[in-house]
Amino acid sequence: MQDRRLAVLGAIVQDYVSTSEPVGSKSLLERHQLGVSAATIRNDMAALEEDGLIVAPHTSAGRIPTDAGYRLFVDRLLAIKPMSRAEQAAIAEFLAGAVDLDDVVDRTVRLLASLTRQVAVMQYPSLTRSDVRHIELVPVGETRLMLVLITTTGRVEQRTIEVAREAAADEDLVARLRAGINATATGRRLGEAAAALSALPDSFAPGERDVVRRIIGALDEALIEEREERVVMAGTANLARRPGDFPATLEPVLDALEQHVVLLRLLSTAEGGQHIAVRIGHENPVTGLQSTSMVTTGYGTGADLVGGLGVLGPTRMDYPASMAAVRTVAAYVSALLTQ
Amino acid sequence: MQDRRLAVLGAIVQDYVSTSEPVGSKSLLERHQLGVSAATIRNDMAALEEDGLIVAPHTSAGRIPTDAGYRLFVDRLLAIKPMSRAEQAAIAEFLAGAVDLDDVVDRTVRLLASLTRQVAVMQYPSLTRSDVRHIELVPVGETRLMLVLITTTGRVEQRTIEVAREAAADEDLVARLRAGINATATGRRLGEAAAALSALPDSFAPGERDVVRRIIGALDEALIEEREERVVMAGTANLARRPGDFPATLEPVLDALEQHVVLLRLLSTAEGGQHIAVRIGHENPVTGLQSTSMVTTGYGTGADLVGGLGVLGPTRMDYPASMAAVRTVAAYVSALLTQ
DNA sequence: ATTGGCACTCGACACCGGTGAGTGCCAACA
DNA sequence: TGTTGGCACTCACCGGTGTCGAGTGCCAAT
Repeated sequence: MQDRRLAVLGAIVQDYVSTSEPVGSKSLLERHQLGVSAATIRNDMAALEEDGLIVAPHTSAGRIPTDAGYRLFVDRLLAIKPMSRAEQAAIAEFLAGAVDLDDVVDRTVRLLASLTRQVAVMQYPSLTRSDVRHIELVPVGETRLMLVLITTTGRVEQRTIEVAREAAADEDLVARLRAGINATATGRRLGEAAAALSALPDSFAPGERDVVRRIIGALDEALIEEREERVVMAGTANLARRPGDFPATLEPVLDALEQHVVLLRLLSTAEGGQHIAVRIGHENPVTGLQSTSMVTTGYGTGADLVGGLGVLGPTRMDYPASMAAVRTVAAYVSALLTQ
Repeated sequence: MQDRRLAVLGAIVQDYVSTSEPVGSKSLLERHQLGVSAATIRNDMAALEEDGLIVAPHTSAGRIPTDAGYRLFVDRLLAIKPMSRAEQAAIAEFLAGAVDLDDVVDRTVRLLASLTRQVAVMQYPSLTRSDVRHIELVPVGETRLMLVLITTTGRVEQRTIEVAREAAADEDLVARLRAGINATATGRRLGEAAAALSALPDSFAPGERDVVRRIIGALDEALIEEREERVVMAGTANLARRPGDFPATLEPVLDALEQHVVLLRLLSTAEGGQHIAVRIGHENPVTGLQSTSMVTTGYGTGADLVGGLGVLGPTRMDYPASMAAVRTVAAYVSALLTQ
């Protein structure tokens, strides 16, 4: 009995996702083999409405799922359909063509957007959770040093530092500094590297310490500053594809998507290995996104998660398909970055 | 006489831009001092319609400008209103806070979007039109060299190259290569640098030439490849602000905006120093953007143009204001990059 | 607990007539 | 020849009305 009610909810979600029309007892009967009559279904629907899982947009219309209805659907009766061999092969092939990290990220979001026909977002590998591969120090111009930071995930960050004329020209000092920094930082997690480097100035001659401190300071910024977290997006046109998807205007949605900080917060809470997080409608803390759902997960190198990726669409989305796509793509991206 | 017709066209454009409603002879009379009667205006409007400058969306409605009408308006009777001191100061201050090139670009588009309440786009300083400031060569891992290219506009591009184990470990070779490359390339336009570098392998020992050639090849790619042109955008939410602005759906517009290659082509034709290019509706070669207008111009360092920037909005946009904002912002960005 | 039946609700759609903004045309005038 | 007032006409918009039908809730029977 309770089982059948769940089945009815599932059928409603399915039909509503595919037709975008409120679904009534009769059409439900036609499209599914539920083995009972329309009246019974009506009773079940009344009960589901009582429980706040579905609502009728107006008196003489069918029902549509509420956020809570989708939530129950996702939690209790959703089986992520694995993607076909052919799809997996296509994904792998497309991603394998990437030439550098920028390209990986770019291809990933475009791929995810076209697979799900929704908005795809991906966080760049987080600096704070990457390891230092190499740090380079290059004099540019007469009074500037350029700091180039390369992580094991392939990210490259650079920063220019104003220094005294003598310091930039002092090749020996720069070389010693470069060697010192790399000896200390290479192979470490960026946060640790920043901490370890704070002791470095002491190993230099008193007259040099000032310059060294400034450079370490700039490096600290690059190593730990939140500002450098980046997010990339594709498929915003998909938001406008079905006009009825969003109440009146999609301005608030586009607005929220432009606030990269907000997106990052949403992505960074999408942690936990294989786990795929689903945030449905009002479960979303961001005002402009409360008519949307997000399906996100983490990706990383080996066992370490270094960032999040996912898709965003109307609450009426195909959750099983979205979750499958997100999971599969995340797995391939992780594999690619691990190499 | 012909003068008055132009004045009538101007008044129609102005009213339509501010009210978004077709404008009729009577309301025109109320809002402007044209010094003639409604009947006269009607005659003029009939003539303007004859000339294809305005159309009536339906029989008993006012007229709205056609693309050709806007074009005439922009060409013949538009005076770009200079921005106020206060606005200029605000622009300068906001841009001056940028810490690096990424930040400059980011701030510029956000500023332009909020000034004009439209979509702002900006091309990164074009690699092919920048000068080489420095090229660095860094061994990373055991079989890879990382190439870092720094331009006078502040762009930093990097690329990793797989090389033979011996080459990556041969510090002396790498150092000579670095010196050779910089001696040849520094200070030159990137295109010239690529050409000049092609002779470099000859100055190395025969056994080394192979590695050198590979590295020069990768550098060539970085120096001249179109792929590396980038474009940044902000304010897409502004497209959805006034629902009537776009026919039915703005999907094609968002779609076109995601095709960065397309945008780049549009921006790169926006050349000619102080000149501000306006592309109105169907003048636009891109299908999805034929219900929009673009106002673009170039920016650069000193006399050299290195990229384009501009805004995009509905054909019914405030051209004088947009052009003023684009011109002013471009000037400040150029000044900033020239330092 | 399930089912068939039935009365009821109410949005969607079509139709209708009044209203008014706006037009085109014309005859008169400077 | 260009300008003006007048006038008849058009037609989108708006509110009201009526019909249709999908969908519901309830009830009595099984």
